[in-house]
Amino acid sequence: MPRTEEQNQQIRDERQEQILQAALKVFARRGMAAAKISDIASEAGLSHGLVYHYFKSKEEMFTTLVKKALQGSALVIQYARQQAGSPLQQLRWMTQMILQNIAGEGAYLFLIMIQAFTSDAVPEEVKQMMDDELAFSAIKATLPLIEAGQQTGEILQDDPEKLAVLYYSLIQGLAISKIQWKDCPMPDADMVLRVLKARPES
Amino acid sequence: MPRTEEQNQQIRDERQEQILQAALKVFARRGMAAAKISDIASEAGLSHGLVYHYFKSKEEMFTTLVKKALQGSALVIQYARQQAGSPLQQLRWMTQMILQNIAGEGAYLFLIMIQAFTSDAVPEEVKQMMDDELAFSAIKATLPLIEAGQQTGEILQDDPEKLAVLYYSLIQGLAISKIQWKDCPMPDADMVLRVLKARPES
DNA sequence: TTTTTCATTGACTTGATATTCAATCAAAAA
DNA sequence: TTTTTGATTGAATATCAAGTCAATGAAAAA
Repeated sequence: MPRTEEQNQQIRDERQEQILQAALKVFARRGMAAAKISDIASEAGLSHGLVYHYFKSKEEMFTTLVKKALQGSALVIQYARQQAGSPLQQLRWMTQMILQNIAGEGAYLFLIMIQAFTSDAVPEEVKQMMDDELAFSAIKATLPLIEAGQQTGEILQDDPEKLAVLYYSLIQGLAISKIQWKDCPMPDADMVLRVLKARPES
Repeated sequence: MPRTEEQNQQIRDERQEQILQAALKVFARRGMAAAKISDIASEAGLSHGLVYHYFKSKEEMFTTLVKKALQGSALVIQYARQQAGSPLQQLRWMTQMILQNIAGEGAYLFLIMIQAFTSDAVPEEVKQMMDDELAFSAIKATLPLIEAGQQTGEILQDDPEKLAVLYYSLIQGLAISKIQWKDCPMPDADMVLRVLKARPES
């Protein structure tokens, strides 16, 4: 008779991913509010009706992307803390991962996160997530790393929270710069870490 | 008979400013596309009809704000270059001005600029401005300052453009952080300038 | 008090887009 | 080839907000 359940599942997985990728680009470029379902559909190369076969609403799509971004950032920090080496070396590894990410398609996810953080025009569920502990989990999760680095003297003696804000501000800012100016000269990890290091070489 | 032309002019000036201030807040919080005229009107405490008495459209309002922001940033750089002292001292002065601005209402203007730079859902005229030389005028205008600082050895020997990107990324990032987290610990100017300095005094 | 001139209001029109759903299509097994 | 199932489509609907405009209000001079 028709396709097996297995085949259908595969089609569905592919379509869902295809739609999410398209939504990511469109949301990043136009913002959640200005993004039209028809934009997303045509970016994905299918009809707008099909989008609703896979997602309940525009809000659900956006929320899904925010969750993915949050998971991703949590993962990077987790891996960083599993790396061998001093706290500063772990931070360097993490920074390299992030910069590499920003250089590619990853910058879109940063824009989504920035929208989630700064815009009121975002689904209620996203606002909730941003208010909850999740919101600053990246900063919070990085604090132990910074504090450990201060112990070893590799990192500047200053309020760790302030340092974390400085660090993530720079990262976010770089993601934005990368998007506004495709060929902007990007710094390397050690350049970024100058805001944290006790005694930058050079 | 009725009011003098002078009186009317004053009323008009006040209203226009009042509406622009309201629009600034609403645009910053919700984004140009999601901002409703009725939001702006009620934020300003007047009817939506009146908004159209003063501005042709939502787009015109947004464009006006972007122009203001561009003028403002050009001014700060100009003033900085007129300050007494070494290039680094001029940069410090400029950074202090900017940080002070971000701490107050100024952060809203940064969000507007970020939207102007990164979003497609923006009036055509704004896109034009961003493409034209204006776009990176802040970076371009800062290059001479950085190069002069490299001459004196105060500033890191590296691609000046890369350094400028680093610096403005950090500034933009801080503006965002300030908005997402009202009480986030903010660094001082010297902390920010660590990304540029040849030898940070730790 | 009356008159004139604008600022101001809000009901109304218009256009756009999110969302729904009945109809169609396509693959595979019989 | 026929049948079945679920993916896929796009016309139709509902909603919502931008922008218009005729009517109102308020101040000041006569």
